Order: sequence, then C-alpha cells, then structure tokens
Amino acid sequence: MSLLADLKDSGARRSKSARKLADCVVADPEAVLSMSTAALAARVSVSEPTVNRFCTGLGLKGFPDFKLQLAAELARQQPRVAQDIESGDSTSHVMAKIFESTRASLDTVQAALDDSAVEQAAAIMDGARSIVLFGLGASASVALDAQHKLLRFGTPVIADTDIINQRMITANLSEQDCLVCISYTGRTIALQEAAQLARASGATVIGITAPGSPVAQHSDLVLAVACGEDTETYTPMTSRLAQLVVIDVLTTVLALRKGTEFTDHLLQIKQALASTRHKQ
Amino acid sequence: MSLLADLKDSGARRSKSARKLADCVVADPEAVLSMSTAALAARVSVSEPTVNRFCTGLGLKGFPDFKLQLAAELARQQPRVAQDIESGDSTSHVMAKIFESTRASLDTVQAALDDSAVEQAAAIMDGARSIVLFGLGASASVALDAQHKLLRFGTPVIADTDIINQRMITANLSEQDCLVCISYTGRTIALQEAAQLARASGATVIGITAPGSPVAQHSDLVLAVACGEDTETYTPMTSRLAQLVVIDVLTTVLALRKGTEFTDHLLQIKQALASTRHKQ
DNA sequence: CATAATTCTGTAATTTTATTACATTTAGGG
DNA sequence: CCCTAAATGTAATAAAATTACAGAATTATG
Repeated sequence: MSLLADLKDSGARRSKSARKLADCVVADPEAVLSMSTAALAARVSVSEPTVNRFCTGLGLKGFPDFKLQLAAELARQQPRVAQDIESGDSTSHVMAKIFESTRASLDTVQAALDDSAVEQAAAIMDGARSIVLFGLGASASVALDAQHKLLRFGTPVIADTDIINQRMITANLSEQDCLVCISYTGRTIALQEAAQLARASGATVIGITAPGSPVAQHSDLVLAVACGEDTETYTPMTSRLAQLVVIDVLTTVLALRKGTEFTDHLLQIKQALASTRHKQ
Repeated sequence: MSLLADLKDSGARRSKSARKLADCVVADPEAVLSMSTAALAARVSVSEPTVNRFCTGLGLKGFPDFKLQLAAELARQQPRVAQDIESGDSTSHVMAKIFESTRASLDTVQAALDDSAVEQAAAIMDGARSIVLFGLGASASVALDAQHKLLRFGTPVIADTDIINQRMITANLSEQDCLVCISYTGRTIALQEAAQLARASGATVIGITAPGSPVAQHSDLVLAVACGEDTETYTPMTSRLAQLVVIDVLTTVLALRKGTEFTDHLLQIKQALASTRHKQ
C-alpha cells in the first residue's frame, strides 16, 4: 500500500504524536527528505525516539528506510512533463519526448476524470436500447474505436463520422437511446447541433469533451477530457489518446456491470473472427 | 541529469575506486539502497571515506543523499505493471488500474521500438508520391487516425478499411507509393494479401505489426509493436494505443524532416477548419 | 470514580553510521 | 627518475539513529 496515502488516511488509529508526524510529512514530504530524526522531532515537538517508533510502526526498518520509501514514492507520483520537440532533436530524442509527453497527458486525464461521472455514463449505456457515437476529425477515429469495443456487448452500436448521416441518425433517436459525442475542443458546430437535436428528441447525451464547452452544455453528462491545447507545432496530438483511455475505462466499467452475460458474447465473437486469421 | 546513466557512462573520467563503485551500483542498485558506507566499501574493497568522496564528487551531499537520489530514480524507471481487473473492483479502482496498465504498455512499446526503423520509415514516407494506410478491426481506427495526421503534410493520403476497396487501391500502386499495413496480431489474412500484392506491384510496404508475423514477412520495413496478447477478459485493449503512439512518433519525425515547407500547410489547414468551430 | 493495565512518550545511554583531518600511496608529466 | 598532484587509506570525530528504561498519559474495568 502506498505510504503517503496511508499517512493521509485520517481514519487510521494513531497516537497523538504519530498524528502530528503524519500531518507534517503529508504537508511537505519533500522537506522531510532532507531532515534528520532530530530535525523532524524538533519540527513537531516530539522526541527523537518517537520519530523512530513512528517509522517502525509503519512496518519499516527505521527513519532512513522511511526516507528512502518516501523518496521513491514522490518520484513515482511526480507528474511527467510534456516536452516540446525542437527541430534539432535526434530521432531517439524525439521518441523519448513523445513517450514522455504521452505519459504526461495520461496523468492529466487521470486527474481530471471523475469516478461518479464514469459510473453514471456506464449506467446510462447499460440501460440504453442503442448507443450512437459521433466524432469528427481526430475524434472520428475515436468514435470508431469505441464502436469496435462496444460491439462486444450485444447492444446495437452505430458510429458515424459523416455529418449528413449523423443528422439522419439523430432524427431517429428516442428516449431509450444514448448518444455519445466525442470532441476534444467541444466547439465543433456540427456536433453541438447533433447533441442539441438528440436531446430534443429525448435521447440521453453523453459528452466526452472539454467541460464548459458548447458540446458539454448540450450534454446530459460530461466526461471531462481536459488537457491543454496542442499549441506547439511538433507536439504529438495527445487529445485522442486521452479520449481513448476514457473509452477504455467506460467499456471496462460497462463490462463489469454486464457481468457474465457478456462473457458468452465474447466467445461468439472470437469464433466469428477465427477464420479471418492465420492459424499461427 | 540521470544518476544511473551517469554512472553507466564509461567515457566519464573516473579514478580506479570510483569506477569500482560505479560498476557496483550499476550492477545492483537495489542492493546498494540497504547498505551503509561501510558495507558498500567492504563490497568493493575500498575505504569508507572513498565511498563518501564518490558521492560528494557526484555533486551530492553525501552517502545518504546518494541513496535517496538512487531510490527516486529507481522508482521512476521501474516499469509499470499491467494489473488485471477483477469483477469486485470499484470504479475508481478500475480507473486506476486501466491508467496504470496503459502506462505499462507504453513502457513495453517504447522498449521495443527501434530508432533506425522509425527513421527509415519516415524517409520512405517522405519520398513517397502517395501514402496508403490499411487496417481492419481495432486497427481500422488507427489507420484513420494516421490519415488524419498525415493529411497535414500535403502528400496524398488514403486510408481505407474496406477489403474490397483495399484490393482496388492496391492494384493501382506503383514503385513510388508507400503502403502502411497496421495490424496488431499481423495474422489478418486480408491484410497480408494486400501487403503481398502491393509489393508485387513495386510499392514499398511498411508494417506496423508484430515482428515475425505473416504481415511482417510481407513488409519491406517493420515497426515492431509487440505487447502481450490481451488475454484477460477485462484487460483494456492496449494494442491500439501502442499503435497510435507509433503513429505519433512517425508523423513527428516526418514533420521534422519536412521542416519549414510544412509549417505553411499547417496555417492553411487551420484557416480551413476555423469556420467549423464556435469562436469561443 | 478510582485504580489497574496498557500504551505512549521522553531522557539518557549506546551503537551505528557518516564525515573530517591528516598521512601515505599512486599515477602522470617533465 | 624525480616532482607534483591527485587519489586512497587510517584514525579520529562528529552526527545520526536506535535501544533501554523510567515516567506520564490514556484506556479499560471493577
């Protein structure tokens, strides 16, 4: 279990000094790394052995070990930084930066994504008669990907990336249907109109988009995917990765809701695909 | 600068004992974390002060500080582990696991992706008269995404996910064209045939696929995307994320090759898109 | 409400660990 | 081959962490 999370846990049974120590560490973990037992003891007005007992009480070998664990944990949770790519960079350099920036955007999305919104979205999709997915531009491929994943659940799924088709599909929606609008900026006019129309016809609209955007405003439920704009010329487009992970989360939570009924579907699908593949 | 990379650097000017110490740390960094100066000194047969001087020589405060830095670095580079999702998991738990697994698959892809292959692929695409992208199933959305990104370069790009269309397109390829085949397993028969036909007509085939697979065997150049099969029921499909990052890398390297000529294109594209969006 | 039992905390002593000071050796340059 | 400078080791010192024990606080129980 994670050290800092453990210390933050206010429910844990802890003595008065242990509490003081935990609070101090949580308040400024970095600072603790450069302290000795004596320094930390003085900081929270306890004796040195108390600091040591605090560490051993946590299941560690002692104060130095505690600092080591803390350093490791801080390093681990330290958010990655998106790195701008410059024209002089070597290929391996570029690769490293792209991977790092991708990780950074994962961090951002993870921080912004709300559990309960995901849960609600899964509930809506679980109850829906059919699921429709719209996306344009970079989000078009995300919509198709989502369709591919949702096909495994048995519920009818339509993904379309043609605004004329989208209009036609929207016109046929009813209260039992669910429309998922995918847009990074949330400012695509065609998509916002689709959301508006769908809602007018009673369908539930889920937006995978920037919170507060026009598309978000016309959605019943928003899954916030907010990373910074892709301003730099050479920045990889992290937006669709973010959206895809959200799709992953959504479909997995949905799969768990569906439970066993869905495992059978999977088997059928695997058999249907078998003949399209080389044996080995 | 990174500590371990620094120590690995055999070019660095270093005294005999410093070299011994560096080697020992590089050989088993974890072990060093639980050693005292005395223990480490004994291990490499040097005196305790030498160990200390080694640390200060690295610009650190002393041996404890060295251990702290080392612990932090090990934590940072320790590969993430894909975590299986179980039916009892809470939504927030599921989310955390998916993000962690996604990071893990990024690690895998990064380790497997070869610089020089990327460079060659970029060179081929840079010189191509037109670029054609094929993918089926989960890789279909990846092909479309790649198309979306490559459209920024001015070179004609076709992405198709229909096997009949793919046949027709393949028939028209010539020596100056480049076909990119995207397949996670590399065992999709239709795609392997497309690669075969394209090569017969003289086009250069780049495979973004599993090394050694049928599709790879019919490719002129392979960008290896090998992560383990998605066996577990609830495992998110990390394959397409891996492929997408490879696309990111490829297009970015391509952008750098194209240099300034391509910045103008970007401006034109931005203007073309402006009217499809809400102002704010 | 008192008192016993237990847990927590601090003082002081001890041990371990890291660092400094200085002497010696070793390696490189003329 | 000698001189210089850097590198290493020995011994001493300082710092830090841990242990042992005793007193205080808290909790449970009659």
